[in-house]
Amino acid sequence: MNLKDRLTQSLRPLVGPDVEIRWTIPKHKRQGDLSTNAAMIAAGRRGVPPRELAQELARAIPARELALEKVEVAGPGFVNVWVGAEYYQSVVHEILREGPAYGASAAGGGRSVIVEFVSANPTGPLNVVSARAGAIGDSLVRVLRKAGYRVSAEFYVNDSGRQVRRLGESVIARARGKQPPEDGYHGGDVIELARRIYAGRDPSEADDSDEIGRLAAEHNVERQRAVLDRYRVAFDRWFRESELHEQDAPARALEQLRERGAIYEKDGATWFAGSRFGDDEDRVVVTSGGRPTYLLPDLAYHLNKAARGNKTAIDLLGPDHHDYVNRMQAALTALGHDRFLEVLIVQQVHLVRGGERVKMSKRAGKLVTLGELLEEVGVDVARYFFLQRKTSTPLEFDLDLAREQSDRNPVYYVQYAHTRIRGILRQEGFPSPNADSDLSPLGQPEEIELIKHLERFGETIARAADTREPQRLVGYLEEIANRFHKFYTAHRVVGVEPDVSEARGALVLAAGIVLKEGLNLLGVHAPERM
RNA sequence: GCGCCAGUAGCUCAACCGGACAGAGCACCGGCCUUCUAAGCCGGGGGUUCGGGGUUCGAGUCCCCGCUGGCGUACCA
Repeated sequence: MNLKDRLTQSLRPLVGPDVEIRWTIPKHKRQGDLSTNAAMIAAGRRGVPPRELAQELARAIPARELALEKVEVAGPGFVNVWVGAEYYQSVVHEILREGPAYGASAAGGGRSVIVEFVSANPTGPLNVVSARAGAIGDSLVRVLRKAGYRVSAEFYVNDSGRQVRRLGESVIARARGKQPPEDGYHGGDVIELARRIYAGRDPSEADDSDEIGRLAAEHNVERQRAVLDRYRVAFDRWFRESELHEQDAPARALEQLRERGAIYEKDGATWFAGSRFGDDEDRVVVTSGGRPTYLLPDLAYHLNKAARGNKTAIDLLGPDHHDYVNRMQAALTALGHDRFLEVLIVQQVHLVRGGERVKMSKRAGKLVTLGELLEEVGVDVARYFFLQRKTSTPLEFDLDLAREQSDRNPVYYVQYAHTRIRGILRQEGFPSPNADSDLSPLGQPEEIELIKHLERFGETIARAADTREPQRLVGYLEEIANRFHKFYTAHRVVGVEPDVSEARGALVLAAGIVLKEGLNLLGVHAPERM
């Protein structure tokens, strides 16, 4: 049992079973190493003065047994605890014993989660919003896995429908040296697509735009897959919409809605009564022209996810799909799958160069692609920048800053800490630290501060998983790097007394494990040298 | 009009599911390299957390009303 649990255990009888006892690290050192507000919460319910109860709690903590230095009541009724160095030494041992597995937990309880992200249309290259979604989605998957969820990552390929035919029409036009139709795709990539598809083929034959569209879409999927691979974003499955149509799944989804009485006819169209299940208004699911709208295949897809045994589906959607959320939730609710779907809206990305926003136009095909972005700033910088901000807030991506290899660029701050760690461990002539090293020489403030934050790795991951906010790891790692740099500046590892040297070496090793594993959760490399 | 997201230092953002004096980075000023990489460290100035109410022992955080900005509001995907 860890320290927090043992502290909690000692207070439980005094505050009762229904008060949550949380231990936080206070902002100020004079408030101790750990602090709880349990007395204030419990006092309110029991009608006793908070400080009085806090005094009782403080007395109930077996300070000597837990090797605590001090227990104190402060402020309106906080109980503050000062932890002895031996405890922090044991944390370093634990990290060294567990290695890269350190920080893993069972917080997710093995719950099956399917995370769908990027899911860009196969009509062209990936843009910067897809880039952001890719970084966030992939890191979220890694974080969820580390926190004990069973996770599968999925890319939904919209390989059916009118956009594919439009792509086909555009390719055919380009092959014949003409401009694509007004509502077609005007990007330069279509010209190259045409060249490849029509290699050894006569462009003047009357081609089927559906067939050419499918071919072109497959090419695009392969390119998307290749660039995502370079971006270190991996999917367990690329799920094709056409698969659903082959199984008649959209029609069956419609039948299920009909059986629930959620379908009616009006004005020659077929409607889903979403307003009865939480949507703002009812929606057309089959047009008066007899065409199903996208809601049906998408609903079928989500039913498919549920049928595969997933308990939760997390969708990362672009800002243009805002409106879609309510109707999908309503449709799932109608079929008994409320609380199945969680939607994260990945907000817009604005590229900034020379202090001004880079203008992008989808119609003219003038978009900065993921491939170009990686070319310009590299994978580590791109992923790190996208993971700095909350998913739900718009992001300014400063290309000049991203290209800059200087201290202004925050990526290097964290990577540099890891580099310094490897630098120390490369040195010869000092005792090689290991999981059995005697750590009793550790006790300097910079050492303790570092360990204190290393210990928070697991709870940070668990919380990032629970809130679906992988960017929490970024702030955490910057904090670790900061503590390490301070330690590095204040103390030498090599060339001091052997016992101190070995103990500090063990701490450095432990910090390296956490930094590398943390960066790995972000999909960012931890370099040996810079 | 309605919905979603946001409004915190000059700029970009934090603040651990309400906690003790709101913190970092950048920018600006000043220090620290004979020794494990100075892409680092130390110090300095900087704030009515958009405004107004409410709940609470306690609110940047929760609720209500405004204001400002972004996005979305199709028998398109």
